[in-house]
Amino acid sequence: MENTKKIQNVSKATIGRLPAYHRYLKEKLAAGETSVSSTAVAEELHLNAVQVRKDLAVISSVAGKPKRGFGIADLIEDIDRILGYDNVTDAVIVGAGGLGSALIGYSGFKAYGLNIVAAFDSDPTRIDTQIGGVKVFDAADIVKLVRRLNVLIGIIAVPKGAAQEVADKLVEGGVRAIWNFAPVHLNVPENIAVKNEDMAASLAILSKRLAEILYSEK
Amino acid sequence: MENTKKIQNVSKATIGRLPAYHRYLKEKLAAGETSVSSTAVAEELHLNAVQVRKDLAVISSVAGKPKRGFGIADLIEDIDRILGYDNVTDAVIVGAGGLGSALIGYSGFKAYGLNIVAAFDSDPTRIDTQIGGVKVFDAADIVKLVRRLNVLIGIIAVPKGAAQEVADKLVEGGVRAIWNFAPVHLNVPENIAVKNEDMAASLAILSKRLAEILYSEK
DNA sequence: TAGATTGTTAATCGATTAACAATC
DNA sequence: TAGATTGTTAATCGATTAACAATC
Repeated sequence: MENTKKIQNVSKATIGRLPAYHRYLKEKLAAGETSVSSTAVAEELHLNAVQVRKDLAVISSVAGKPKRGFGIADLIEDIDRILGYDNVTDAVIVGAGGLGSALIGYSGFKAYGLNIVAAFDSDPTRIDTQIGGVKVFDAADIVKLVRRLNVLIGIIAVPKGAAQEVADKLVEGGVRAIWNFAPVHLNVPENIAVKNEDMAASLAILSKRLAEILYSEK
Repeated sequence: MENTKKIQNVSKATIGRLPAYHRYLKEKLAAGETSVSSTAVAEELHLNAVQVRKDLAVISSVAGKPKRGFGIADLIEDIDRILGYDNVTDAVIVGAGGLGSALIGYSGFKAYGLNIVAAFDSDPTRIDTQIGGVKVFDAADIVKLVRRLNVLIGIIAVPKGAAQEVADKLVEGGVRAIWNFAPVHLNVPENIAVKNEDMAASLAILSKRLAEILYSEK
């Protein structure tokens, strides 16, 4: 495997587009097709064809062929490997309320290489229940259990007031990456990866685009 | 109001950071403080101080004062106005399952200027129920009701197979912006704003950072 | 062979960061 | 006055797009 690409060598912008390519390629594969051109992908996803070609060149272990394009099965395999879809990583989620339950119930994560092995909550009526096959533990046991389970990824889906404390516990338990759905900035050591899912930021960007569109029509 | 800034004139990158500034400023205001320096904001949010100063300069109607910094109340007001937090926009949500319910139940949206006035679902057991004070209507009535309610924003929280059809109906009903939580690319007319909440993309970026951190330690 | 499509180099663009003068 | 902090100009960086030669 001389030509194996690693996630670290792929730009953040490209990484962000890979899941969309993956979905598109899966669809085409299911439809019985075997190859695609960057032009076709670009058209479908409303991207620039050169950008797609560059992205695919970076991640593909098999070069595209003029006139034919890229092999769909090859590309899917490459993305699987780069994004780690081919080997699941264990994660825990803290907060088994509305959003937490929705995330646990979202069956898609396993396909993305994420396996939620335990949930935590501090509400006694939730502790020891099961949500979508995942057991809810007492939030007081986060450090102990995370350490025992050797989990690297923690998902935070608690109200903002509790988020920092939860982050501290996850880190103490040995988590190295935090996916944060609470609307707060978390303070964590710098060798811990944090990805904030900031709904307000997303909504702000949507509002801007909407304002631009409405403005352009006046 | 000679100095009123508009959302269209603020860069996408800056817009994305405004909600975080807003939260931080609200906190400081609640703590009784009246002014902040860009250095302080930058330190707390782990951003570059020049970047913060530039962001604030773009959005602030009152210039910062050397030695004192920016007035917190002024900044909050400016962000409120730019992001539209001061006047709510009506929205509908389609899909009242796990994620949809969580989004409806998420009380924070009103503070962000978003008011969910109706939900839709195609599951008969959900139709005519109420979730967090929001009534669930038959998805068959999307076009009619969206048009009657004169709603500009639609939120899609349905399984991926149904998302495109829902988007079509929302657009037909007159929606001008779509916040899409389904993992599919939507095809809509180009004068419709779409913001994809791509969980897989977020997870991919977190995975990349995690891989980098783990790699750097080896 | 002709044409579609790739891969690469150069140009452009937007955003971030550095340097520094202005000022309360 | 001295120093903290702003505001601005220039340099850098990363990502996108344009131009075009290579090739199946």
